[in-house]
Amino acid sequence: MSPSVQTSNQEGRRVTVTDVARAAGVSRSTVSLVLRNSPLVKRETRRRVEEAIDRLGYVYNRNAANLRRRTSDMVAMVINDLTNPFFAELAVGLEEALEAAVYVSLMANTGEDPVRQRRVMEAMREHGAAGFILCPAMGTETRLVAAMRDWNVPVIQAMRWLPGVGLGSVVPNYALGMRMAAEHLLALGHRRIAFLGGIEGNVVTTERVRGYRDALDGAGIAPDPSLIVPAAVNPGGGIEALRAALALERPPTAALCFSDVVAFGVLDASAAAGLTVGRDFSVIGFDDVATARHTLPPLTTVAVYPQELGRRAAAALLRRIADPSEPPEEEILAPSLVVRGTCGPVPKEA
Amino acid sequence: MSPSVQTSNQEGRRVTVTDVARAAGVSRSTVSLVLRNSPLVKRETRRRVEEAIDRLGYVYNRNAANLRRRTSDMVAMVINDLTNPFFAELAVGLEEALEAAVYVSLMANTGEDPVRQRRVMEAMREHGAAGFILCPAMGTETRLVAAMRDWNVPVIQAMRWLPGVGLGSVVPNYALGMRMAAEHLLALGHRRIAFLGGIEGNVVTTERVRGYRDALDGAGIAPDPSLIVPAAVNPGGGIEALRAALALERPPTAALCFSDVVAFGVLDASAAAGLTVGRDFSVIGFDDVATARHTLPPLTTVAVYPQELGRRAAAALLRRIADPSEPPEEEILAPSLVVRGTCGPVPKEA
DNA sequence: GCTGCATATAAGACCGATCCAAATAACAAT
DNA sequence: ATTGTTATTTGGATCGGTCTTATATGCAGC
Repeated sequence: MSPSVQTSNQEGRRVTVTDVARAAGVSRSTVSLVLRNSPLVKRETRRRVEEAIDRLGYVYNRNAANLRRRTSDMVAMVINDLTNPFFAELAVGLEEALEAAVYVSLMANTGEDPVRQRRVMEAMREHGAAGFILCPAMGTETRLVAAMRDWNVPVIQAMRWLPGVGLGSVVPNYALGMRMAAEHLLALGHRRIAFLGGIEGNVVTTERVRGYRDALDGAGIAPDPSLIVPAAVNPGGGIEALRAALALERPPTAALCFSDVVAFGVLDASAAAGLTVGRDFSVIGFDDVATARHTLPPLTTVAVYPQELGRRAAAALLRRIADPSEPPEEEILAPSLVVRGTCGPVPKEA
Repeated sequence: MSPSVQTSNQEGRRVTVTDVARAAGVSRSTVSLVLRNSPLVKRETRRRVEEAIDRLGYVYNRNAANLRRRTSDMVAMVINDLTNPFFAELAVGLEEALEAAVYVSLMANTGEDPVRQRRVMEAMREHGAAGFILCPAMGTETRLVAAMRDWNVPVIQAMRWLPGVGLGSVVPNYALGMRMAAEHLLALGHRRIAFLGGIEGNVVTTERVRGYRDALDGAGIAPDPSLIVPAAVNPGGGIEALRAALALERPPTAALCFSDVVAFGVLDASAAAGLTVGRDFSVIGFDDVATARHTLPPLTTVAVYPQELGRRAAAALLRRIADPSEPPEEEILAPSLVVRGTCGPVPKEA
């Protein structure tokens, strides 16, 4: 870029195609053709126009172009909680795929607030977003879905979803993941397995608990409701939940945690209770966040690859944008169990 | 929202002010006035227009309005690495403040890639972003700054900055933070203090090392270059760095870590080396990420409040947008030392 | 009834691009 | 030179709003 670029014409206004046209001695139409790399323009003319563009420091106005073309190259990402590394990774995957497809991302963090969620979605709609990636806030009313359908714009739900819906979605198979984790513990001989953390009523919790129940069921073990201890999804919740579980008449020998962050609390609380994790007590997390491999001992957990999921969700949205008539897809990605050091066989005398 | 909203007129096109005007029996101008809540329109007329808006399911087109008004309500956030919770929190603070000010956020994650950074910034510029929040990728050429100045659009650098620059910035006082941490160790009697992790040449590393050196200087301790061990900014880097430091002829009794994630590795490696952290060896992190309070023992660290910093950066940008003639500000926020359990007095025989 | 002055609404250009149809240039063939 | 064809270029309407400048209406005062 030369040091003498202008960026605004003599009247102090933005440089436009008209200015470029005048400078290059051609019409606006020709400049427009050059901008879009049309093969129609003669080589010499293109050169002159490009020279003028450089000299004047012209900047293409995508909004104006989108207005005229009735198109949009903006996608809306509505994320419940970027503070959670898990969703941050999702966002990274999304943005990466969108950027690669030459879309620009409008991003909003709702902080699990449905009111704010509604507000930002409306703003993004008014900006003409070509589609939405939605990670719905807890407590989102199902009315929103109906509204979205009226909006007549492609939506893909990622990671989470609103119950009973026809919008597209790309989500992990939470139930399967938890079942795999539970089966791992069952194979090690555990029979009293607790489920710690998660918020009752929440879809994701429901799914994970379902996987846990299915596994016990498959092993012919009668479910014990007292072993399911809902708690806040953070280390504090894990600490509380483990205390509650250990206080039971017949305490568990292993715990499936709603998520890794809950597991972190469970690890701390286990140590505090004098239990050596991996020997006296077994723990499995969920998510496989970056720090999971650095706990002591390293956390056995279920990986769901949020970044990859983000890329897939973006791809699904782009497909819907390209062809809105296709029915929405529901993509369910298989998780995998990552065995590290927090599980062991049932202790002899327990 | 009624179940019979249209969102597109009879020709299948977007509903516009013209459609609303026709339906309400008024002119486009009047509809426009209603949309902007002008006191000029008569109560009864406003009612009729609003009724038509509802009935037709009209959606305001902010891009068209911005085009005509030569304004923009979009702000560009260019973040180096959202995968890092520290920067994710920054993004959350930024977005929150921008949303509150009725701006919409264009977001891009550069993944520390200057080429991608350049590309997304150009795209955002073409979209007419009113301003930029930049968290520059490592290896950003200083030429970018010169270019940004030519772009003639407000920029605030957050958390990181390019050396020797006149763009605005809102950053933590890294040097002060590290000095406070070092002085804490000095007060506990430590004399051989290592600085672990960080990448040489990087501004942030330079600043943190400077704070460390200043503290030693103030205590009259001659610097020992072998105690400064650069390493990757992740737990693995911490593990390596601590091993290297402990292998020295006269090993340190305490370590300042470039960041919390480095400290996590250092904690693991300490335990592996048979050292009880807080008694045999002292460790201090930097950043105060959410998990810092859940290590064993809980990590003493320096808090820089990224979310609050994000809000301040957004505020600074909005001020510049409101009045671009004001010279750019350089805001430097004071960090604070959070004392938890990883530091103790110098062990007797060391 | 007429003037004066608000109050309320409307007409038409305009923001910065693209689209379409039509005009012109270039060049070969007659 | 004339015509036909193809290769380039252009004028002017248009996207969906807002702006500026009129115009219509209402009502007080004379």
